[in-house]
Amino acid sequence: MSDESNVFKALADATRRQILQDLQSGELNAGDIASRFTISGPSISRHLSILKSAGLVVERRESNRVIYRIVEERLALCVGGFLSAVCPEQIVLRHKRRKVGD
Amino acid sequence: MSDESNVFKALADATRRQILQDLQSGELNAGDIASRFTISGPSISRHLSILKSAGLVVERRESNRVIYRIVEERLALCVGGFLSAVCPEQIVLRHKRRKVGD
DNA sequence: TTTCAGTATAGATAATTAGCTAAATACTGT
DNA sequence: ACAGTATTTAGCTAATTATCTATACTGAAA
Repeated sequence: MSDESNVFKALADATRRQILQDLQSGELNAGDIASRFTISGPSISRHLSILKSAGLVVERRESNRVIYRIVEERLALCVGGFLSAVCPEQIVLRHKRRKVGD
Repeated sequence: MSDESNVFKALADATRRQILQDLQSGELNAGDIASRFTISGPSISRHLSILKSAGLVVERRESNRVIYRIVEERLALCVGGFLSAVCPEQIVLRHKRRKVGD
């Protein structure tokens, strides 16, 4: 399936969109994320893996926790790209300048 | 279901995203839209009704054709709104000024 | 009013999805 | 090695989705 479809499908679920919003203010581990919802841990884990394979989050392990971080550029480029193709009058992508060496 | 979820679910399908892109350059009737795809007319009709109930397109009948138009504001506000909540650094919503009486 | 073109709805089917519980895996510290 | 905590995977079910064909509806024109 197209890369873009993966992203939009990931965003089609309210729980996953909320996870992304929660991650906006900083990294969280899986348990912290799960505790913000009423659905089971395994279900949250599944949502996280969908977000991960869409490239919308990345994970790293720190001792026995798995810490998730949002990948804002991915969202901005993919969704923002679509948006500016479809309603160019109403949206502006502000491409972040990369520092040398990044 | 939430309004926002309806919009994102509508966008989760590649055919529907393509329909929106096709409509970006102007109105099209159902047949014109269907002829751009290989799937059956009824399937396109179904996709159009999903886009319609998400508020992403509006239709009007002109003699025996049904003409579809994209509702860009809806996309910009809903998707753009989410985007600017989740990656505010990377996106700018340019709110179109409404003319008096609009 | 019959016919035709354009669209939409109904009904069926196969595939996908979100959720659950139970079990497995990955680390840490003893 | 063992026990404990954190997280993921497996296996299941119920609900949703995309597609098809066949049928019905809408409006124009013969």
